[in-house]
Amino acid sequence: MKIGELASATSTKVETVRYYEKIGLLAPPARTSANYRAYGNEHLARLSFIRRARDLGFTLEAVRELLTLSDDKAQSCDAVDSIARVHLADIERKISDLAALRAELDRVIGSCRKGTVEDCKIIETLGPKDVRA
Amino acid sequence: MKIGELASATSTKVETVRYYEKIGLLAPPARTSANYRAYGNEHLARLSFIRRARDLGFTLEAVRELLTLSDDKAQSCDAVDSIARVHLADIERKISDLAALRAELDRVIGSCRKGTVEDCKIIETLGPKDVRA
DNA sequence: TCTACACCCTGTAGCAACTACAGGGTCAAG
DNA sequence: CTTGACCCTGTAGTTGCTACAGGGTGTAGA
Repeated sequence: MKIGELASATSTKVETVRYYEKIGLLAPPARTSANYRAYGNEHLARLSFIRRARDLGFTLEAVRELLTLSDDKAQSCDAVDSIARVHLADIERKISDLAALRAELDRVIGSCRKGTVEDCKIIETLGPKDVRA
Repeated sequence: MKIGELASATSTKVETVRYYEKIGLLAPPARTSANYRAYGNEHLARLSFIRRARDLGFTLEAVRELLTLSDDKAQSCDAVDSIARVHLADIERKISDLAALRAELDRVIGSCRKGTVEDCKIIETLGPKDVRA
């Protein structure tokens, strides 16, 4: 399989595949006589794994750990579970941060009276509390 | 006011203040004889504005626009409102993306039976659908 | 056979928004 | 007079790609 085929089979860009190889996430494949990368099914499986983990929002560092763990079939699943839970907690924190942000932004936008910038409540909100320059 | 004072007054790092100056977001202040940056209240106000907008999740590009708009007091507030609304939509999209992610991750984690990696449902979920390498 | 075109290669630079040095200078206190 | 906290410039690192530039390869049609 050439890089373009692998890429489209995994909805990845060709550059990204090469990038994963460069950072050691995807093993360097064999080369053809023309120096083209020749991938096998093991690469396809590996890259699919990476893509799915990325789609779930895992960082590349977490993906790297998950890949290492997944290679040791006899090992306990605890470490995997732990990585996933940490990631979940992270996502939950982000969601609540964004929810707070939305509430605040809702409030700010709601206060807009469509006048001039002079008495724009949005700009006013952004301005400093005490200092008026 | 020296840069350290300005920074701590706005909960910003010194490097970030210099960075904002470098990218033209914060006007270069006067210098002391020792070549130290000497800030006035107008800088404090400006940086406070930037920080608040950033805290609300506006990109630096959006902040730049908001600053330009806020300087033209006679102008209609529409453009400001529009920037804020686009940003709100963006936040809402992010929230729903993350909520979907959380649901999926919840499902994956819930399936963990605490066995070995061999039959770990999390790893299995990440693996490819059809291809087994 | 020529040539156009899609694909492949390497290597480097760019994006956002900072952060972290390295290698210096300045200033007030003890 | 020295210690330590601050200041300066400039550059490189972070994450996860993406986008060239400047080449080589392979195949299909005229």
